[in-house]
Amino acid sequence: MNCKILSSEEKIREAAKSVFLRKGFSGTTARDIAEASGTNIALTNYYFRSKEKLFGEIFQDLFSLYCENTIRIFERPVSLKEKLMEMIEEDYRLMKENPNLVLFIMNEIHRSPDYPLAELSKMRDIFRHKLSEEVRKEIRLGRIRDISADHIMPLIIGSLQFIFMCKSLQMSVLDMTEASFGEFAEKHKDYTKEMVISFLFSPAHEVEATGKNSLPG
Amino acid sequence: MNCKILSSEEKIREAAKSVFLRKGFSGTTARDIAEASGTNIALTNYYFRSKEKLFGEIFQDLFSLYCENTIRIFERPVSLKEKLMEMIEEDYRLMKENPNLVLFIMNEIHRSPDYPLAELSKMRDIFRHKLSEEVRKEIRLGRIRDISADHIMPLIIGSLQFIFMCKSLQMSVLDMTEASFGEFAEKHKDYTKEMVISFLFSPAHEVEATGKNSLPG
DNA sequence: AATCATTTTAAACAACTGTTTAAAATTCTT
DNA sequence: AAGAATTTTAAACAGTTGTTTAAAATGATT
Repeated sequence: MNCKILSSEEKIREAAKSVFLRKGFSGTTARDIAEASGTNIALTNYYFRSKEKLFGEIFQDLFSLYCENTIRIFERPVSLKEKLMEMIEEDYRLMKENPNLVLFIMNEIHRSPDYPLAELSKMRDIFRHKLSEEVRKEIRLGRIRDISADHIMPLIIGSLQFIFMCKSLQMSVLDMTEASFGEFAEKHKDYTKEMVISFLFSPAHEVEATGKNSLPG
Repeated sequence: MNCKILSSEEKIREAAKSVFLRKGFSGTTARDIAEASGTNIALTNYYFRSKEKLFGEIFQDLFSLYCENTIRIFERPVSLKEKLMEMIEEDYRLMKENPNLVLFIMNEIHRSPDYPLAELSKMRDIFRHKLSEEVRKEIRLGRIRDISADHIMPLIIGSLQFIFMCKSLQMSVLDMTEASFGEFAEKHKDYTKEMVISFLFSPAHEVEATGKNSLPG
């Protein structure tokens, strides 16, 4: 596929990325990486000093990949609705290519929550300010139901990312092959879009907007 | 809280459950369990023969716990709508009490997908037959939008279970405390219920039901 | 109280972990 | 082609891993 001549450093990095994604940090041994890269154990530490350092680089990259869509899309000057729909499409494409990216990331952040990640501040800014402001404006204009901005992203990407995190169980319970899971995921993406539209943008909310918020608490 | 006199076997099992839930199988050492239980390493193997056997028992229990709600609720003779709403409520309660149950289970099933689990066949039956039949009936009666049964559960529980799987990241990005995450989760549960109702049960689908299915593919 | 089985412990075990060493092979520079 | 710098390797390192051993402590039975 790609250029076939890779430096040892690149071979190790790619192999490590693949193994870490599959088995996580604590499930992966230095020898796993050496074997997968076709090199030996010492070379890993020659280039990356330690397993932890190598993991750190890769985790950074993969977290960037995870945030990429969000950051790019929310910088574009299009309507909120377009942004959300594009988020779903792009998120779907990302997970199709990296089926266990989300499970891996959530796991590792759970394992060490204080890991310093470059994109965190940018993500914070998007969620706490940009998106929040945009949502308030749309609500004011009556184009969207009354909803706290914090809940929008989980509602939108949650249901889609969820089926990839549950992929193994899902496939087992519904007797799926890789192919049929692929079809399932694409359909689910479309359902998710429909659901989000019907919930957030359906004119039904305008009725409620005149009365009280229908949420308890 | 509970009765304070536990046998060593119970102390070890409870400690192991707690540590496994937090750090997963490969992140947990026999010495972690010994320390957490206030006993020593040899006693773990005296009662459970091996780390893997101990983990097996606990994983079975926790997977049962995860399936419990679904199995119980889908045996009740109430309407589909009531079942789905109760699913969300019960699922929320379960995750409130075991915040990293889902992440743990998905992880371990991902690590060894062929693990023999007692509830799998029951879950298969529910999803592939009972729920499927019920959904078809509701669609025929025009009480629910036209949707494949396989997608209903992920749509319903996905968005809620998702925020617990992403808890660490969520808390970090939105600068949450445990308390504010709790509030957030409860609100999200309510949003999820609203969204599901508006998507599945809103009378809007009756318009579409006369025409073609709006889903591409 | 003596004998038994059961439970607990400290210490050791071999296998595996991440890492380092020092020598060999290779590439680059002159 | 000779020498220097870089890359690769095999072997070993100390520390940790899951597991076992064998002796001690405890409890039950007679």
